[in-house]
Amino acid sequence: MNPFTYIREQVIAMVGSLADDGVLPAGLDLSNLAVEAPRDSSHGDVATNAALVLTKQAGMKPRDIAAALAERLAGLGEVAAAEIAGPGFINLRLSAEFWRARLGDVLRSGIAYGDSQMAAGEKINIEYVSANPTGPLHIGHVRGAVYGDALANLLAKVGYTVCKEYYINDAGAQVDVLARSLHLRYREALGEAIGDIPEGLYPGDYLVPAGQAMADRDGDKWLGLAEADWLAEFRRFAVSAMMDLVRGDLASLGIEQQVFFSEDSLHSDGGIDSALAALQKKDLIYTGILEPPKGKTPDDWEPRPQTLFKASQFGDDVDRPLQKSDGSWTYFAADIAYHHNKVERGYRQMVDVWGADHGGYIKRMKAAVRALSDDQANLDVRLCQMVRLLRGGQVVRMSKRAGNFVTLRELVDEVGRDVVRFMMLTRKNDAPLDFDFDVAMEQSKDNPVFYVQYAHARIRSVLRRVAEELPELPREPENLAGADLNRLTDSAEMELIKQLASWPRAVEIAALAREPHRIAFYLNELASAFHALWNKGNAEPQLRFIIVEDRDLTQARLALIQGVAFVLASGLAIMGVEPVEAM
RNA sequence: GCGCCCGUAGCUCAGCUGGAUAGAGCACCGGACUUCUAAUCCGGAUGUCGCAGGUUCGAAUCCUGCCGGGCGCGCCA
Repeated sequence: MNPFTYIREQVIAMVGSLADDGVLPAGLDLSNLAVEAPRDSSHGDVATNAALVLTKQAGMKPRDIAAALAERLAGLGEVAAAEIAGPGFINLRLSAEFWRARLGDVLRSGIAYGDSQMAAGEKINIEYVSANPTGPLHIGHVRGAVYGDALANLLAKVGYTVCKEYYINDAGAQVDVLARSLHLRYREALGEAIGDIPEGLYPGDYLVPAGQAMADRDGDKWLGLAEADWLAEFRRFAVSAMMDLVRGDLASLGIEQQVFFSEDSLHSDGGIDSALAALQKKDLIYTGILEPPKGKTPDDWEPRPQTLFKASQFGDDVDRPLQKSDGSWTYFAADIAYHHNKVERGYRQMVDVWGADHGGYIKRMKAAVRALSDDQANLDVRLCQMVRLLRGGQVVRMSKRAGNFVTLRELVDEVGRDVVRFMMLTRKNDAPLDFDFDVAMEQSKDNPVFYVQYAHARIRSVLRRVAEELPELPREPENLAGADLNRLTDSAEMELIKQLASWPRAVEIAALAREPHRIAFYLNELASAFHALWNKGNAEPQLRFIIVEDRDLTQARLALIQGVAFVLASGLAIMGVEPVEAM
């Protein structure tokens, strides 16, 4: 149960009953009525702005409404106290029994605690990574990969049926370059001395095994042929080899997408034609001449008639070209077809995760989706800002030219999957992030991964310990749910329970904002509250979890910490991080 | 020139889609260990929320205009 949602329902019911009794007018708009946790916990457990929201509609003073409402709310079994504060807030203190019952919810649900029906039955498509298939993934791809994957988990947690997708940019000139680079490696594998890799081809050794594989499969059958005769096959082979690399890289981060969609297939299977035909039918395509961008005209600018999409009718600044001067389709045309395909597969909710340098592309893509779906489908584009690597306090410099880009694999091999994933989620996606190797490897509270993991490990440690000291004490979650939770009375224990109870709300808020980093912040706070209680036990031995001479108390406290472990694991699961048993 | 993102404590950043006296961590000072893992915890102070208006019971949050920073701006993907 989400306590805030529950209390909100109660408040709304009470407003209804006041209306029935003629105290308030009927038919009030309650959509802005909020029930939230007050910033200052001394104000109570939950607060509502009901009286403030209704004052204008009801034509009454806020404090008068609050007085009437507070009186009724005080009659609820869950409510221990109702007070009016400030301009007309109603602060509610909920009963200890109500909170303890929430701990029971946690223990019965386990990892599934916090699952929500908010988006039950809705399909959503999320596309992320979509790196060009020209080599292994590097540091620049990691953030989008982790963010997209965690967001997918988060959306699934609130009930969406999620499809995780990767768009393979296997159509452009860069793939020809890749194919030629592979051809060179193929000749090399057949014993030819190729010397230095020529300018303009990909020099990376990751193509060496692919060249060897080509040679092993086909022998010398491609030697001595004109490029036109081998190019297509080398493109296919190279893209397939690179995508195997990419999938391996993603797997090292625990990422597995269901759909890998080929851009090239849109060219060859008529996907572009049918998408553009659909737009044509709506009269959204025409031939025209674009104005040069003001203030920054490219040197080689010349006015040219182009096939344009009327993006400006759907919120974009200008209409956008679909065809290059040589008659081939622009990247945008193919991307329209790709999103058309998603719409045709039934998606009304789509998320694209892009690097921040693609921000200028958002309006036209959203415009295209609106046009294609007659405004029935929504595309949400989330941008990921740059990651800066720090080592020894210094920025790790990288350049494509020098070929010293840190690969995803190197990063994962050095610090581990869980650390990479957690660290990438410690900032809002659209804020720049520093990834500090020194912090990532540190075993202290400065390292948030460590700090949260340590809390989980400590709990597991206590559970192992109690198995030795009180072997016959039932400690399975289902038994703990039946423990006498009334034995939990210390303020630090109650605080911890309240924090657990706010987990379902934290999940929903994070999902609405599509910001999985909020989960990381929540977990840090939960871990902090747990560590505090632990240390309180050091100072006051009667507060320790295991009290050998009081089995009921011990069981109640095991219930509490098992609840904490469940919620930690539940949050880590969204982030794609394994909870550890010991450290 | 235009569009998007950002500007919160000395530093790094949160801020629950408009709530009460704006919060954490780091750094600095002082405390807690024959511990269920001190790899932790407790206490101590700091703000023109970039600036100026507006919207309303109420603004860091929404709107407008400036200032400052990042990214992007036809035939790259």
